[in-house]
Amino acid sequence: MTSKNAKPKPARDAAATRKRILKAAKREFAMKGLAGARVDEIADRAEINKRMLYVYFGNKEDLFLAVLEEAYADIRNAEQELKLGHLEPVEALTALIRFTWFYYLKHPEFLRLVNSENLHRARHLKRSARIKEMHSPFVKMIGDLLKRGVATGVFRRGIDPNQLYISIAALGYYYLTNRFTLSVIYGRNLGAAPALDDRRMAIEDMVLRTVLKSPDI
Amino acid sequence: MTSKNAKPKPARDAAATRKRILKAAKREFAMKGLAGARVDEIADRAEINKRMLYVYFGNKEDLFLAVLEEAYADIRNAEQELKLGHLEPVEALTALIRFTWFYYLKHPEFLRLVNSENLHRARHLKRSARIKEMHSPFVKMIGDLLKRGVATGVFRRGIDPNQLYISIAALGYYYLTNRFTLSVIYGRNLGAAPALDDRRMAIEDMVLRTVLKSPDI
Amino acid sequence: MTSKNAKPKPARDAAATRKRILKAAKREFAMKGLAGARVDEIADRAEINKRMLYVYFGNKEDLFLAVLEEAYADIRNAEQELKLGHLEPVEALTALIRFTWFYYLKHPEFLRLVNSENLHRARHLKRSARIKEMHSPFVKMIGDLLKRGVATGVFRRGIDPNQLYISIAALGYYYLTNRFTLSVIYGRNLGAAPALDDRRMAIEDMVLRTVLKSPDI
Amino acid sequence: MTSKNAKPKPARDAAATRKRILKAAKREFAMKGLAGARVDEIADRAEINKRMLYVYFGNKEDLFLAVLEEAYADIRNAEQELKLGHLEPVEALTALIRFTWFYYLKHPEFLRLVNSENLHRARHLKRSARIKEMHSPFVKMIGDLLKRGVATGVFRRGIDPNQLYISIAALGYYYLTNRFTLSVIYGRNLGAAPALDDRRMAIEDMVLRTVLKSPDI
DNA sequence: TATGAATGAGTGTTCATTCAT
DNA sequence: AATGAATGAACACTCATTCAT
Repeated sequence: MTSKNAKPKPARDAAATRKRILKAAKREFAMKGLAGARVDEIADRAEINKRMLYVYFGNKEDLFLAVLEEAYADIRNAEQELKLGHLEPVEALTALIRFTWFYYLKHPEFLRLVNSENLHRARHLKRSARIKEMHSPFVKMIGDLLKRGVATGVFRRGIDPNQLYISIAALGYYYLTNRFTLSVIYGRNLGAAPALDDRRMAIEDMVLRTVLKSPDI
Repeated sequence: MTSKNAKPKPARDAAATRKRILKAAKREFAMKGLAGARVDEIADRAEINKRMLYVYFGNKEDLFLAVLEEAYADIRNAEQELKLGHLEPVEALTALIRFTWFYYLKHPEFLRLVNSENLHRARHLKRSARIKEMHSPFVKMIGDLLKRGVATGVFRRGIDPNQLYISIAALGYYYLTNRFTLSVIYGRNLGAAPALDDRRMAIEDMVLRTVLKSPDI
Repeated sequence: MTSKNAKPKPARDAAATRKRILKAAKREFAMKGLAGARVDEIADRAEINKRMLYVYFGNKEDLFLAVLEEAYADIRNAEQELKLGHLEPVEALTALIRFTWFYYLKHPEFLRLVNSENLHRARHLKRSARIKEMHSPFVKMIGDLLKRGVATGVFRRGIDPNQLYISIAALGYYYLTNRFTLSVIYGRNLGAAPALDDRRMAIEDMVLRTVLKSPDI
Repeated sequence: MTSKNAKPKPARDAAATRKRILKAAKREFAMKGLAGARVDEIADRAEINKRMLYVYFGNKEDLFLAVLEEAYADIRNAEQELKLGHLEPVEALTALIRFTWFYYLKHPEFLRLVNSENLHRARHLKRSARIKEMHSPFVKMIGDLLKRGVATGVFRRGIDPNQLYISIAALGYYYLTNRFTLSVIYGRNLGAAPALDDRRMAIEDMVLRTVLKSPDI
């Protein structure tokens, strides 16, 4: 008997086909950007007829948006799983910094996709309703975390939660995306394991010094 | 007589032709990236025959490298002009942070070019001799600045100058390049003047808190 | 119980399904021609599965022929209803001219379908048995009309009934199908109501002058 | 020596290339209409690289307009050569009727192109400045001809010159473009030489009867 | 040094038709 | 009888680069 669960290519299973297209598209868009990505390549990798891609997603740009939405959903979901609300403020902040670093490190495709979208001035994301609703609990979470820290006396007052998260993201994102030119400039491989570890510690140090009332680190 | 100073298009002036090509190419590469840039568009804007572009620069990728080298030279030269060595350490550091922010803000093409190059894993820059030699005084300058601050007792010990500069760059670069998706996520225009000012202050605050011995800000 | 009279989509009613397909196809073929018509669009409009279209009509070209046959049947039936045999020759001829003009005016899809078929050199119609049999009474009718007029002394002798009908059709068809380019050439909108009326009168005048023994118009 | 006049493909001669493209395009558009025409086929027939087609004409639709403009220019130029102003009114009118018929007969591509353009509601022609200016002397010529005939007492008063020319065109155009379906309906080949001659005479008769004061034909 | 003409491989997208259920 | 999934060939248009003068 031919099993429906055969991994490579379950015939006539719309949901599975959709998923295969999304997966292949994420890979291709991350590797080559929106313009550089090849629809043919996506179709080949997804083992579908190119036509299906248009049936399921409309066109290349809409497919890109779908990929982007999924990528944002993935990181926000993973963040939720940290249950930062159940941790002490300092622990929670440290956990968030580390999570962000390691998520960026392990998901370079997320960085590339976000990068691509910004090169297009968020043209696609602006049209997305999902994105906005997906981020309101996230924004609230950071705000709550800071408030709790201030309340327990460990965090300074007056820190803008948005600026803080942007900084946490920035310190990791920039290093990881720009480590290639930086490696040329500094004449050493900033992508090597020890260098990566150094960077992570530098980030933790910088953020905590900024937030903690008395950073006796 | 044909004047060398005739602005629009001095015939048969190799240096001027080269400059016009570089200027047009910088614009085009910054706007559309390496793959998206059009050789025809560059030639049209530079008011030269497309063939000349190949005579002067070999091919599209070599032209991209030339543009990139010039862009790096420009920012490093502007940095040199700050004469940070003549300022007190704290003033010098503040000046560097501000310079970096405003340079990024006023030269989005620099950010785009660096971004493009990193998408290609610094493939072009690696082949460049100019880049490396151009950065050694820059790296030294940051190191000297930190040492002076430590010596005068205003900066903490043990700060890695490379990490520090990367952080200064990161905090501005990430915000400016990613402000489009961030604006969608936060539901407000992070590119507006007040938001830009808020960000600059947040960056200064964060860096100084990290470096200063007792940040009584 | 499922009613046969349910308007929107009576399930499993072969005759009704066939009609819905034909109606949607007529619209689509008239609007976009044979090549331009989209099978998907026809299926969507007919609210049927695309596959059914092939079950009922074989393929796109056979469907086109079915549409065409129906369109010819419609105009010939409407003509029969004029009962020209019951009118005086002059009245009958005038009625035929007016009918032809207004039918063309109110059924642009008929003109478009005939036009499409001629672009294909009547490839489909040639295979149709229905068309030939459907036209023999029509041809006879025009002939009889002329004979009666000659017999009663109002029409000239020697008029070829086929040429006459072709002229009647031509004078209206050409104006209506080509009014777009003609409007550009003459610099005014030949599709406006007054222009349409002018044209109708010019046609009646021309045909009657050609047929009547002494056209004291 | 290699001659520049070598017919098949004079290399690097822009004007000749342009002409070859136009010629091939006219053929292809006439045969298959705007949508049905294949850019590849045009390029192959013109023995050019497809890219040149876009360099010279922008895109398929602009090429279509260029073809259309040329086709109109050709017939209007040929009409001018009749020097109708130098003939007696009746002779001139007869010459115009015959010319129109034979031009349509010998240039089926003109009929097809005009037909295509009307299927698109003269979308392209509306954008053309050339067309309008090219037709004002033509419109004037027909008007003058009628006036002269009225002045010399051979033509009736009150004939609208535009309606008259439209009728002359209609009587030939409709027959020639629709002779395929008409042949099926009448059961004989209306494209055969004797049938064509019959039609031409019927047209001349009809037009003259309409215009002449006392048509003693 | 400089030019305008030319190329060929490749892009995203579309479509009538058939398959599997 | 009816459906949703799938196909493969084609289409208009683009691009970096080279040729001929």
